[in-house]
Amino acid sequence: MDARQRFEKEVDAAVGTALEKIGSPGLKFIKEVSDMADLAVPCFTLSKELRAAPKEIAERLAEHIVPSGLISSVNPLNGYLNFMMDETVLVSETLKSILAEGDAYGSMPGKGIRVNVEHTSTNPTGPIHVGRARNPIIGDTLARSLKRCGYDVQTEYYVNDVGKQVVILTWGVNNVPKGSVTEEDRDKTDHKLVAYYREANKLMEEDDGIKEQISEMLRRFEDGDKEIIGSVRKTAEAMLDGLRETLSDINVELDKYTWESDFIADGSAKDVVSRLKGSKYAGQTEDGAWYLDLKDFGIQGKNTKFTFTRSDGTTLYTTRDLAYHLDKFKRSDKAVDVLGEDQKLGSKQLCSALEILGSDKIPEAMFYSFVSLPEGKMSTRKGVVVYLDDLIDEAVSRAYEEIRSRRSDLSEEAMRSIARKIGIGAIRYNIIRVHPEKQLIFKWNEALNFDGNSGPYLQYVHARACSMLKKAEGYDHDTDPSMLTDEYERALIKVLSKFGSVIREAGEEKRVHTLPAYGHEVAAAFNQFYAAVPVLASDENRNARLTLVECTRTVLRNVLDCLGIDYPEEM
RNA sequence: GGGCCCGUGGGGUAGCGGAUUAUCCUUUCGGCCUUCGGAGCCGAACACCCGGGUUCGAAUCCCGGCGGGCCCA
Repeated sequence: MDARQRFEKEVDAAVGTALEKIGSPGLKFIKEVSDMADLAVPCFTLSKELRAAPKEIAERLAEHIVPSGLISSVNPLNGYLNFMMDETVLVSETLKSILAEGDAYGSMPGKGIRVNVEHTSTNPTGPIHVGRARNPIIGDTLARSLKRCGYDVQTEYYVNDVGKQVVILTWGVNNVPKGSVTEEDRDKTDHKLVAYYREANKLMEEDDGIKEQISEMLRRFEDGDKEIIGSVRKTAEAMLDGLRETLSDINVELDKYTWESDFIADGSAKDVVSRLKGSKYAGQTEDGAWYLDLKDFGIQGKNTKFTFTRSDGTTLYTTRDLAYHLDKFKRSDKAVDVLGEDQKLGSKQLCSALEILGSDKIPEAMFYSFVSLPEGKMSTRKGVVVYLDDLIDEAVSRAYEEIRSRRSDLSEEAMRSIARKIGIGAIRYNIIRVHPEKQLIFKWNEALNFDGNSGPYLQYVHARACSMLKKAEGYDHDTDPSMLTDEYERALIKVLSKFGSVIREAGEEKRVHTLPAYGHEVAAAFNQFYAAVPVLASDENRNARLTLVECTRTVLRNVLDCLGIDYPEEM
């Protein structure tokens, strides 16, 4: 437990006993952080039960609390009971634990709980475009946060190699003559193949014969035709190679890839069907399709019918998804699905159906809104897209220009490598900084922001700290609070001490967008300290200040790592 | 037609029941450069979609509009 958590416990205890002393033991109260106090207890909530003005309550409670331990002062003000934390303890304890824990500072000990994070899972029919780029970045950041919260995390991509879209793609790849379409000018399989997908879609609309060919292929696929299934799988694998390359470029590596077709092949999807048919919620339409009626499961209006077989008895996407989730829960204690907002209803239905199947576990979902273009929605089929690969290229090349203009001393190789880290950092930071459910309109100049609230701003502060520590050429650690009394030093240390609770919020509450805000807070506090206080040139404070610089660097590294952003030592 | 999500300075964004000053970035204007890396620091300007209600207190909760996104038939 860090100093801040202990402080919170002490406040709990102090208020608890004070309430006892004024004759109202066990009353519930709220705590909040504010500018006026390290922790404040608003007494408005207590005023009804105590039949007194909040102001009086705060004053009476204060009389019964003697500052001790980490509590340095208690003050009633405007109906609030304000607690201040003992700064000297905060300073030394925070710095000591950062030095002792290093990369693990802010992390919690292992819980022994397995969490599966399913993310990305985009249809392998085209390159990843920025409309969906939130998915891997949110998923990966969440996975990293959960690891730091002490969970055993496995990340997983559910590959949709069943259904109309991949069949259309496969038909295109196998039947559209090579020379008849212009492949995109990028040497990656996903970019090469997408042209055939587009062409196949176009031909299908224009030519009923081709439409029939594709339908026939789909029928054979669903009848279990090994040749077709193999061909589709092969095409999807090729496409996926390209997607993986892109993911790897933005520091996203998934632990496991699971293929949808496997749940048809091993019979588990059929098994789900027969189990659902036996449930009391099951019914059949006139043409023979099976559904569950979910009106008892909080699903409103006309959406209560959840179809799980077609009239010919074949399974649907959602049926296979059920089999998949049952399989997932054999391997994990908890599951989180990162999904586009269009999946909201489907996800709710999935959860209800899992309940009906008697599953004791239900996945948690995290939704995000799509990123659109100023002119509207992106579409792979129509070619109205900005590819993630193009965004990466642009970000990296702008970062490269920036470095070249200010660091002529670096080798070409070093500049290229650093430019990658900065460009990727800018992209990941920009996407993760906004609340996932808020809709975003993609604008180049906003996506490529390098100043202020940006990834490069944090990276820059990290590099600056590294440079100072290098120049220092040796110093001893000093965590003596009397050596760090400047207001900027104190403010910075306070920020550093909050890291644990930020990680907790990002992981446990799945509020990953708080991470970049916190990183910015650290960087800004460091810049203020840097501008106000000399470090290398100071005398008796030198060791302590360098220790603070080192600790800031450690926390920044941890934040950036959690965001999946590299932290070059120079830039 | 029904359901879910979103609406905060010129642009973007945090806060989602609390304190006289609503966060941060960008922009505009003004200041800091003989200082450890100026991708920086300091200051100023500018905002809670509209109308009701609940509450000691509403950007935050409820109801009704309006605008945008998504889903279902």
